[in-house]
Amino acid sequence: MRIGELARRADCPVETVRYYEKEGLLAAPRRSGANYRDYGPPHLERLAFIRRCRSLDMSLPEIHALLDAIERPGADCAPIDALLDEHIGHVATRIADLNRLKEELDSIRVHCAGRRPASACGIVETLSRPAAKRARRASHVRGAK
Amino acid sequence: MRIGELARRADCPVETVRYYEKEGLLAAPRRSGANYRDYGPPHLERLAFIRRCRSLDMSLPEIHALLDAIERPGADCAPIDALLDEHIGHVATRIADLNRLKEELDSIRVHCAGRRPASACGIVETLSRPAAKRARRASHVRGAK
DNA sequence: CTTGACCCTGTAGCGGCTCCAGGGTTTGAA
DNA sequence: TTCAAACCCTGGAGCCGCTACAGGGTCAAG
Repeated sequence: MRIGELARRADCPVETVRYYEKEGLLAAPRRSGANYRDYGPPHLERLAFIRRCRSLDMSLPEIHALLDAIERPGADCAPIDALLDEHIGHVATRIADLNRLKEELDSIRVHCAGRRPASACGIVETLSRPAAKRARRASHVRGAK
Repeated sequence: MRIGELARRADCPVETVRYYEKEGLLAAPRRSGANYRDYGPPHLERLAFIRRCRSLDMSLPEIHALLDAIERPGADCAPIDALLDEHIGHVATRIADLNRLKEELDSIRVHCAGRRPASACGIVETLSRPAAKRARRASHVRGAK
């Protein structure tokens, strides 16, 4: 099957399929006479697996490591469990960070309810004062807008 | 004061100060004879404000809009309140998304406790099956690793 | 024989920095 | 006075995971 069909079946943009190939996550398939990529069912399975992991917010390096752990012949589950645990830890940390953040935003928000000149706005005043230091950890789980 | 002192006082990397200037968030200061940036107290105040907003996970365009709303002469609080409400909404959405994600990860995690060959791992099997579709909204509030 | 859907490669852009190379300046001590 | 360390400058590349081009080739239906 050609890239368009593969992409449709895996619910993944065509450009992203090519991107995964370039990044070494998805094996390069053989090519047709016209230099078109020609995929088989195993490619679809693998792509679907990758997409599933992405929908769980795993990073590409994490997915790479997971695929390696799965494909190492005779390997047991332990490294797979560990990878998942680590990812769950990332997510839990991010949730905790965002909950703290939301509390702080809410506490700032109560300082104003409109109908005042901006120069007297309690929100602006609060934002102008230094905050208690919040730790900023490195994390791959992404943003809130 | 020179850029190093400003950065130290605002607890902000020097490169980031230059970046904010390039992005139009922080006014370009006058220059010394040696072409060094020379800042005054208002610059420090403004930079501290920006950093405080960043620590609350606002995007640079959000901060820009906030500064505009504050500096429009005679403006009232309403647009400021609205900006903050919108941001709080982003954060709340991201928290809800991550909570759903964590539940799903936890439910996958219980399928394995090591000591099995990877080929029989319940986690791998679960990851290989399609998930219920989760909506993926655009958001600026960032990741969990 | 033309239209339109598909495919190819390569490159640039998003946000918000961070880091580097390759230079110039200032400051303090020997 | 001379030297090193610490500071400053600009411009450009890199991070992640795509996304969106530009500029071309291929193929099937009408």
